[in-house]
Amino acid sequence: MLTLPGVSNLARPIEFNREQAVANAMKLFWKQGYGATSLSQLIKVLDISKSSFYAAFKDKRGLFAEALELFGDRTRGMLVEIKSQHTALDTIQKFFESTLFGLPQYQMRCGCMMVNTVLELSGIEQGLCDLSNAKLDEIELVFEQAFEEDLESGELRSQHSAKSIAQLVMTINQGLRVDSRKNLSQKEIDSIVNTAMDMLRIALH
Amino acid sequence: MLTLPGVSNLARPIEFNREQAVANAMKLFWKQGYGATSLSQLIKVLDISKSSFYAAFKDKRGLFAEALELFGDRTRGMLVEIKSQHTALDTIQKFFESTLFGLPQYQMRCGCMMVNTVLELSGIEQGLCDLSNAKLDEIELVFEQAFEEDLESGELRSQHSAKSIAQLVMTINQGLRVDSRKNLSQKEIDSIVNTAMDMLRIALH
DNA sequence: GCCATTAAGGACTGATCAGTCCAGAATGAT
DNA sequence: ATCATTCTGGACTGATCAGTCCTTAATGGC
Repeated sequence: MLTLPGVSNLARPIEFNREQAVANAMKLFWKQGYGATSLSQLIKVLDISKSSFYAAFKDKRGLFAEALELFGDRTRGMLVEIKSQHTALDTIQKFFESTLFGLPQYQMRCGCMMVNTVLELSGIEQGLCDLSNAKLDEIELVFEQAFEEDLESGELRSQHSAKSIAQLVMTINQGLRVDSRKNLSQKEIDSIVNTAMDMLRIALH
Repeated sequence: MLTLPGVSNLARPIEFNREQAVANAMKLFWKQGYGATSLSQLIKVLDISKSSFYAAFKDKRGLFAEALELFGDRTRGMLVEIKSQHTALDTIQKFFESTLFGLPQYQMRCGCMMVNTVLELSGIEQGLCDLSNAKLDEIELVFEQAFEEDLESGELRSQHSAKSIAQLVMTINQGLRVDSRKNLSQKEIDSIVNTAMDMLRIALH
């Protein structure tokens, strides 16, 4: 009978919590990026040994990919949850507010891990970039569905397609992630969000 | 009599073209970022020796700072030139188009060096980030002046201040720089620019 | 107690990094 | 021809990097 890793009934059990480890790695990668995060920092934060690290995640790139997936899934989950309770435009606003202001202080100015990754690694590590792009597309799709519904119900009107509007919202979203890493005060960022939402509301009736 | 560097009248003259060297470094840093660009790549592109490099620029950080200034100044120059011939909204559109599409192929998907720098180095190399922020503020100020003029002349109307509108435009601008490093086709990016300009035109009468 | 499995820790490799330093060649005004 | 200056190229340092490997200890069902 084959013994799968971690499933054997005759061995020292795996001690560290894989999910927690990936979540901790995510926070570090999110703040510092791929290149600026060293293995020694990682094994310190994950609180496992170098050997266990390579056994569990193959290599640094593998862990980054998992962390990126987790970040994308969490972000998308948050967005879907908000969308289930609000109109398209309110969903956007709530999403902006909760991702920009509703975070613990220490990860308030980290932007978006996927956006950060695209900028850091495009042309350098295409695989991780493609993964980021795919995750960003998942987010965009939720926006598109929200607008699709509100355009059909007549809640919103526009000469542009739901997809076009969603693409613009994603662009504004990405711009806000840059803002969040700039020297702006929270008040200024909030003001930009408000201006953007005003424009969208006017432009979409 | 003091002999200033490069001014001495009794020595082998400085051979390499400093301006050209900084311009070449700028292109490399623009594409690859700070961390991913090594000294050996730099001296290859600048076509000078390691010794001359350190004599001329002090260190990698010094050259990056100069390259960043050059990028910011060129970008601002381009924007000011456009603004002298167009209304605020047309200035925005022309600026987007020329910076996104009016470049040689090899630097078409590099985004904006200042935006890239803010995302890569915030929290890691604050000095270079502050420089990027300052340069971005210079761009934003030109936008603000353009809107200020058009709001005063009645060409545009809005309940928002010129500064607020300029901040939003900067946010959209930053978002577009991210788009330009994503897997989007030129056509898609063009479509986003058009949607954004439509929204702005509607929202500003 | 036995033993398969997984853990930890550290030594180690080979590469690359930024930056220093020096010796020797080129330059050109005097 | 002299000589201050600037050039080049390469040797060198010391650090850090990701990743491999090996020994030893811990675990727990049998």
